[in-house]
Amino acid sequence: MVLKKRLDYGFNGFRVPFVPRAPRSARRRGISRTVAEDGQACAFELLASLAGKLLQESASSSASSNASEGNHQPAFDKGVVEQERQDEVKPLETDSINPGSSAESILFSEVASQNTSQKSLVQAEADAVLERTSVNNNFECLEKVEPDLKSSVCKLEDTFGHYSGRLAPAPAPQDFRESVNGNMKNEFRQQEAGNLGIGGSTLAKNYSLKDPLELCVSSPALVDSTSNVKSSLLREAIPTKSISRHGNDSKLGFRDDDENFLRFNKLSTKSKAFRPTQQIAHRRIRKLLTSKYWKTAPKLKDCELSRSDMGVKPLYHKRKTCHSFERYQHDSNLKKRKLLDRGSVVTSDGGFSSESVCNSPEKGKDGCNPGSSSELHVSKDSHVKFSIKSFKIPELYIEVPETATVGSLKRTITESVMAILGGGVRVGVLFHGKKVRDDNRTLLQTGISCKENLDNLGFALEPSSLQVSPISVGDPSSQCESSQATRSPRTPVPDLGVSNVLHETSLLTNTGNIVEHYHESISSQTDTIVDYITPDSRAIVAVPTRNAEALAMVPVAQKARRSELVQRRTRRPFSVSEVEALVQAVEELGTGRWRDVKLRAFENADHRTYVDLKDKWKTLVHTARISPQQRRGEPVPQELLDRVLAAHAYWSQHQAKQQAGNLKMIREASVESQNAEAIQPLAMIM
DNA sequence: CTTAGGG
DNA sequence: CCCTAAG
Repeated sequence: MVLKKRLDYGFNGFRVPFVPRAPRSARRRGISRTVAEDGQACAFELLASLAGKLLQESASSSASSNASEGNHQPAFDKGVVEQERQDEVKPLETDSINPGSSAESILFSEVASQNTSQKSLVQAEADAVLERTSVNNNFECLEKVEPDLKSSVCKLEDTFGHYSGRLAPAPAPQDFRESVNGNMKNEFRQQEAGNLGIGGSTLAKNYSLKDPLELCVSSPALVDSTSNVKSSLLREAIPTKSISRHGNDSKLGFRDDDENFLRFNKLSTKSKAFRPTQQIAHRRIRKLLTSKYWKTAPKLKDCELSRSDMGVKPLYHKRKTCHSFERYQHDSNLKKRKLLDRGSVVTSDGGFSSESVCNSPEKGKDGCNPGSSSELHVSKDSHVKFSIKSFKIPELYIEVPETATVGSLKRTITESVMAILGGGVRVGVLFHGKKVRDDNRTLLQTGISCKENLDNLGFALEPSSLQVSPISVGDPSSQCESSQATRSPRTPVPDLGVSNVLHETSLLTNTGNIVEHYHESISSQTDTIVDYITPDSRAIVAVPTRNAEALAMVPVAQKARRSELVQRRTRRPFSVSEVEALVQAVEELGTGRWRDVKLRAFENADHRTYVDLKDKWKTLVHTARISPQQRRGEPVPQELLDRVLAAHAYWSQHQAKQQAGNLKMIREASVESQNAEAIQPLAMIM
């Protein structure tokens, strides 16, 4: 797996230069922006990879540690990079100059590591570091930057452990952690060496950066064309200071633990060209995000960090900065979504391709044969024996602003993975590059005989279709060991490519929980195999095969059960302070400028949209009008309610009179108001 | 995207 | 809070 940084075309984005926002009317909207086309990327690649690695690791023997030092392929696989480039479809628009239009994305690509053959069950247990995998190269880099990265890994461990359990006994958490840590060390060392090494390879050069982060996230291909930005990028990569969120007078730095992530999902300034679709996509995505299926993901609290980092920045700047990534991501999702909407199947370029694996350095060693590492054992009793070293995992795209903290990045990744896992994963069987759909066929019938070269046999993790009715998804909470209490349904996960999932018709029709799916996929398809997947040959060998079928467009009946995926956002009653801020803002801005109100008083409260504010105002007015006995929830000070009434009355008239505001009106409002004081602010702004 | 309103 | 029509 590779953690690379994908920059937008022209890479001009992250650091959105501060551009004072012009009056709305003058604001130019719909500026086309460049959008990385990750629509084709399959987010589940990572997932699969992780799981695969896990499985693989669990089977790897002591060779594990050795392998990590010697055979481990460089994190930055050329092949992967190349493929990556291919994935990057042309931007829909060319506006690389548009500030803030780009965002960085970190993507994971699987680089199958195929070491070994000697497996010691015992060691396997200990080494079952699913993470070594996905996390290894990627996280280790981060680790260098942020030691506590491990915590994230641990979460992953748990999750994976859980999953690994499906194929084979999952190592005890302890073991996981230990081996994870151990591997991290080794691998990092190794990788670092490799990166800094003289290796005349472009890769080596490109990655011989000092900053680990940069090291990890830069993609050679991209770096070349954006070398000029590199330095700045580096600088920005790690926020240096943290300013109080309350820096701005009237702004409230509401906490937003549950929906911090929203920051990364929410879209704000989007290309006009995408507007319609985006909205839809966003909505859908949000629905997905709010889906209860993601509840198991851990909470994220990075918002505060990023928020504080931007605290000093001008209002608009901040806003833009905060959302550039979101938009970016959204755009990506949009694309993915678009394809789906079109009734197409979107799959990672390498979704079922063996290329990424083939291109891996190790591949070269093994002869670049995807299945070279898989072992086929023909037993006397005509059993097909083989080991699966890893699953092909859909790519997972993650985008975070440069200003995001490493911690937030970690959390993002963690959450993404967790969520994906929580969403359910299934295993698909590919034979000769073709997906074997008929679960009832015997291996023999399918052609998977003991005589067959298992190189032709491949497995791929398939996301449990989110489009499927909830019932078929199973309860994620049971999948993940998320100890998190109630977590916000708004996780970015889906955004990370869930929509990118390869929707297979058959998947959509399947029912039953993940576990069942799992069994169906494996058991029924290869009941013989099942017997051998366990104990000593738990490892899953990545035998990715180009699956034309998978890449083909397949109609998706996703619209159907969509509604069932929708879940309301978590309710977040307004606190008195929030109400006060709202009232204050409305008094000054009126009731028809919610966006401004939001910006003015809730800039940092990402979970409060202007619509929310508008709605709140609506209820406040109502509340103010009803008797105190009828009011519910946290009592709002009468004083505030009076102001609400006054402001409401005032602005109602003001609006009606069309800019006719004057002293006379103020007086009128004053009269209407039961509380003359409430008019003060109004008068001030007149 | 924002507003404005109904649900 | 959600959803949408409108702008």
